Amino acid sequence: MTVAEQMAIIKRGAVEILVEKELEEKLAKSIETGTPLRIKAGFDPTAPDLHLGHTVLLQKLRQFQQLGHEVCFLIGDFTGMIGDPTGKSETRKALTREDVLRNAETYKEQVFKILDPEKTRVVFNSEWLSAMTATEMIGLAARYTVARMLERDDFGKRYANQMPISIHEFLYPLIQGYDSVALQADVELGGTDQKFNLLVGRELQREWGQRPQSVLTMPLLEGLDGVNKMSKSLGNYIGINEPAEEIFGKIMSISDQLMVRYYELLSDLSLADLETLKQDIKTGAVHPMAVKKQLGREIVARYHGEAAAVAAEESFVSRFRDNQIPDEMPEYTINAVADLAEGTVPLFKLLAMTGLVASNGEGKRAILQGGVKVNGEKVSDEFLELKCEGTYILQVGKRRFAKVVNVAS
RNA sequence: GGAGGGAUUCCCGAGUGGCCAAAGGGAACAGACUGUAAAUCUGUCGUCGGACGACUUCGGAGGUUCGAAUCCUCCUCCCUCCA
Repeated sequence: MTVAEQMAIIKRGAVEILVEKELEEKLAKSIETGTPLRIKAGFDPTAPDLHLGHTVLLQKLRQFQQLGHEVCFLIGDFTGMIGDPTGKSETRKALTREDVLRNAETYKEQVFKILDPEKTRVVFNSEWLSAMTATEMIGLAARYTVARMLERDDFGKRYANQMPISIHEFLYPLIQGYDSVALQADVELGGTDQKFNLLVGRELQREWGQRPQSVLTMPLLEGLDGVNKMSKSLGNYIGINEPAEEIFGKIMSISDQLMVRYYELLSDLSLADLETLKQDIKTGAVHPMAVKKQLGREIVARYHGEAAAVAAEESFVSRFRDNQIPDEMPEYTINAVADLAEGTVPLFKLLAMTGLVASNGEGKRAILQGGVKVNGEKVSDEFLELKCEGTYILQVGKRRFAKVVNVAS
């Protein structure tokens, strides 16, 4: 593949490539010598649950692999054990060696749903960082100045606003940059929030007499709310290990605007096809919902296979368009004698017992608001008593279901 | 080492002795409208078996008071400034 062809693939979805010309030169040389480029991307070992936000970067890495390059999947175990400078200054509990290794395993399991294991080198930065002496560490720190550190946007702002910045936060970009030196990376990928750190890598490599890595930044994927970046702590994420129906449902719940964004960052659809799709939505040639379903299928298929994707869509349609009760739901068994003194049980209590609502009071409120159905029938009496016999299908809102089986013994 | 500011219910944030289960906003949840869209509107949003009432909550532990998120003492943690 020619340099131009490779560049076209590489550039898709990327926010910035620094410096483009350098990357082209590297690609040319790679073709000429038959040596793959070494692509680096670092990951924090603290959060082993990958979500679609992570996959934006991973898919870009995969594209590099498909172009024949070598990916260095760096697990920042050393840095993870220290804590990272998110600015939130929430002290993270230190991870033990065992934690890190276990997380790394979970990582691999998920990452290789996207990356090609054959072309991936998994490395831990503790490998070279643990061996560093204090002298070397200070030597590293001496290569950078405070003024340059303050160029980083969040540092600068915090400093200006008299917010605290810990010293180790300054060390963080240096260490990350040093990783690039240790790996002799040709290219490093990261989210746009990583730009500064990635550039420090360039500086340090130059200091160590290496050719500075090219830097490619990818956009941060917005979460389900469409505002904040996708993150586990905000709860606005779609995990790649979630059940097919869950992923499909979550995708269907995003706004049309966000859907376009997800297409751009997550879909394998060619740019030309995507453009057509956008036009068709605009002119009304296709229904936005149909387009969204297509996206849902594509994503579900990626992690669960084609069959699961089709099934997820069918289940979704029957559940929400046709208002069918889902086939599978959590089941609870109530022992009439042990759990309930009387022959009946108040519905609100049953709701709380099954975990559909958090408390009895919330159960009553939900009933009062018309959000509760028993066996498909809407309930309006908040003090409704149910007999302890047979089976009940309970529903709160549109998506929470539970089946209660009474055991009268 | 010195001086000052702060810790409130999921988050932000009001509240300086009773009218405080605690304003307002956000998030969340339910309903209407829909395409489970989004936006909008309405309602709910500490717990307790029934709208009374009781209990728990305002960093922690004590205390003052008929009564404390509010006052006092000690403690913990965070921040800022000066050096």
